[in-house]
Amino acid sequence: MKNGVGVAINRTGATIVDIARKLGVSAMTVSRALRGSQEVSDRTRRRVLRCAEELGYKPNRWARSLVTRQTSIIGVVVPDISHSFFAEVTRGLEEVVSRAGYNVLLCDSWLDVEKEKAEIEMLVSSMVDGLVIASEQSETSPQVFRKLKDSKIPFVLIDRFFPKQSFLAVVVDDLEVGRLATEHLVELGHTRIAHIQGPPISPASLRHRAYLDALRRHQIEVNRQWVRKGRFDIQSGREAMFALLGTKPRPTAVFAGNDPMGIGALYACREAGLRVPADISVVAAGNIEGAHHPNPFLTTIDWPREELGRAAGSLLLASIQEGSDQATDRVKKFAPRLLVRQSTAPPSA
Amino acid sequence: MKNGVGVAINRTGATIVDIARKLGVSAMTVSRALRGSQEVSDRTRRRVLRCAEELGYKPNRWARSLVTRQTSIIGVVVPDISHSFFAEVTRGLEEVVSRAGYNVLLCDSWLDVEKEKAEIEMLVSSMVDGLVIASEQSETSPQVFRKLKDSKIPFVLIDRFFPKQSFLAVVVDDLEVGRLATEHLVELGHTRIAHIQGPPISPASLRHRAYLDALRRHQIEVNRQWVRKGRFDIQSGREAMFALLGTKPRPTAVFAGNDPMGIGALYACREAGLRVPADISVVAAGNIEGAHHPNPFLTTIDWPREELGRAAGSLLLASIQEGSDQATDRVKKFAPRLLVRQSTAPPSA
DNA sequence: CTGTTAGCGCATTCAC
DNA sequence: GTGAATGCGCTAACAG
Repeated sequence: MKNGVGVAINRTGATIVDIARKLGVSAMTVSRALRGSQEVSDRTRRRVLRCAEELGYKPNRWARSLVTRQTSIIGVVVPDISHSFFAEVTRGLEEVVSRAGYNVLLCDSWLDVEKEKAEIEMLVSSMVDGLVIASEQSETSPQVFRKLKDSKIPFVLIDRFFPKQSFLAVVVDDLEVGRLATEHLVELGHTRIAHIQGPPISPASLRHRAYLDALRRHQIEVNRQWVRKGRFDIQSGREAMFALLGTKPRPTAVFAGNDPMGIGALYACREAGLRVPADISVVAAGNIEGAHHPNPFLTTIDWPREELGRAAGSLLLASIQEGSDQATDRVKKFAPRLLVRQSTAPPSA
Repeated sequence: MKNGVGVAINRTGATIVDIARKLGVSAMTVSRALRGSQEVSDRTRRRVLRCAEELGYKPNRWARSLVTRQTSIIGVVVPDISHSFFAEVTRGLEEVVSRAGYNVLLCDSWLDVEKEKAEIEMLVSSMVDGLVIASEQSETSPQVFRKLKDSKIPFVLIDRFFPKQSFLAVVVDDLEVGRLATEHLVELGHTRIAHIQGPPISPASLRHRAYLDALRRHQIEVNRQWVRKGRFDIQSGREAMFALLGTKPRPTAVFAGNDPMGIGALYACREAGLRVPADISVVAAGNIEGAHHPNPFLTTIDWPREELGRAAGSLLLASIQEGSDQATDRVKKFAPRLLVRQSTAPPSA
């Protein structure tokens, strides 16, 4: 009963109409003033702002979205937010887009391509202004993204490269990752070098390809038995390592496609009674934060993560501002670096 | 020109009106059919569903929100999504709420209480259906949440306890955390036990209190010099440890309030030329995934994280369904457990 | 500089 | 079972 000007009760909050009535102006004027339009006199604007303050007015962003067709929301889809890589990327992304007035609607696909598709659809029909996706779709299945591109909603792929497609993307130079890891082992003097390969997404494939290239470049035997497939998790790394330990001759060094698989490999070695790096060397990739990091501390390849997220945010914002057509197709690639720790050494024999 | 029934061009997508016109029924009937209302004949419903499919109709959730006053969005505020604890909690949370048809709007406060306040306000004015918050507000400053409670928007606090308040919350039993850590050192035979305390949020305070309680219970000297304050990060843990190493006599064991500070403490020991655990023992809390985990591998206290997130989600959903008034004030508390690894041992002397 | 008209897409309320 | 009228809160387009 404080304000006797007829502000309706039982309302969620004050609206521009409430302010307009109280001030005896039109709703349109209030709307303009609130958005800082130049078409309003300073005096009116001040009155409006003051009244809004008093009434505790908060704009209803969804009502606004309904007419402007913009939501100020960025949809983000990751396979696993609890994986430190995606968590850090998301943080960098959130930093950049929130600074620009956008919010992040986060979806975790749990590595499930179908769930991922559903989430992308949901985000599109939620009219997000842009999308950032780390996809689990096989690199040979760019259909989802071709369709998405048709929808004209700007989107940026993270850590994924689709051959022959021109999507906006922010990636790590995975050929360099594979090269660094493999050549590190070569330089230590290894010649029996195995590889635990990841699932059919570009980081795994490119690292594998670089592994093969590096061996060939150094005229080292490529033994098919020494390439095993994993799923980028600890368990599959462990299994792959056991398989590798069963080959004859046995490799003296292993390049695991990512850190979890590298950790799994270390576990397998320990269980098999082998010392790392005395008996066998292991290098991985990702420099993930791993509580399960066993001893020895894993030699790995590192690359920036928050920085990668920020780059994705910037690229997306640029694409949104340019308008959906302009958006020059671009891929931003980050360089990895080798982190030599304790799981690699020259071959013993 | 495929459909000659006058579907407007230049539209974002088909609307219920489009479907209605095409079928010669009212928009209302379409709306009902789409939502599976029982008040529509089977035949009509089928026709509507089929037509919606053909037109690629997607409901506009914001238009719906405008009238239902529900958004199907859960706002989440964390101090640092790249911290594995919050990342894992968020994952568990997302799992539960997404299954119930909600989406997560994620905000990272970067440990900044002002940014946090702004984000909460933003989420409230975005009419989220509920909030989950891991706050950096000092435990003596529950004002933000008292206000939030007045707003009748259901919210759940994570990993934070505000004395004398009755907010919904999901927490770790931090007194038990402190007890486990301290008694582990006591049982190893230590009597000169130091503590590196965290910032003024409940996990830090409760662990500190439990540390004091445990010492008193075992009639061990409480030396004020042996309690130092940190900020829950590596750097402050390192500094605090240096300070502790400068005291005389020097403690033989340290309980670091969380893992980053514990890791910082290990760094300090190494830099000071001390061996852990031979010269000094370190126990921490959190079992974080830490790439920077130095050797020796940190003995710490562990607790469930995704599970904690799921509990927060369930609690929030229940609160949303009960209606804002009913919401019984409840706190769900999880038990921690000790993980003995390599950074603790009996005192050498 | 300000106001009027119209409508974004949907659901509530009440008729029939 | 179905429909018409009405409004959620806001802004675009145009008129003054």
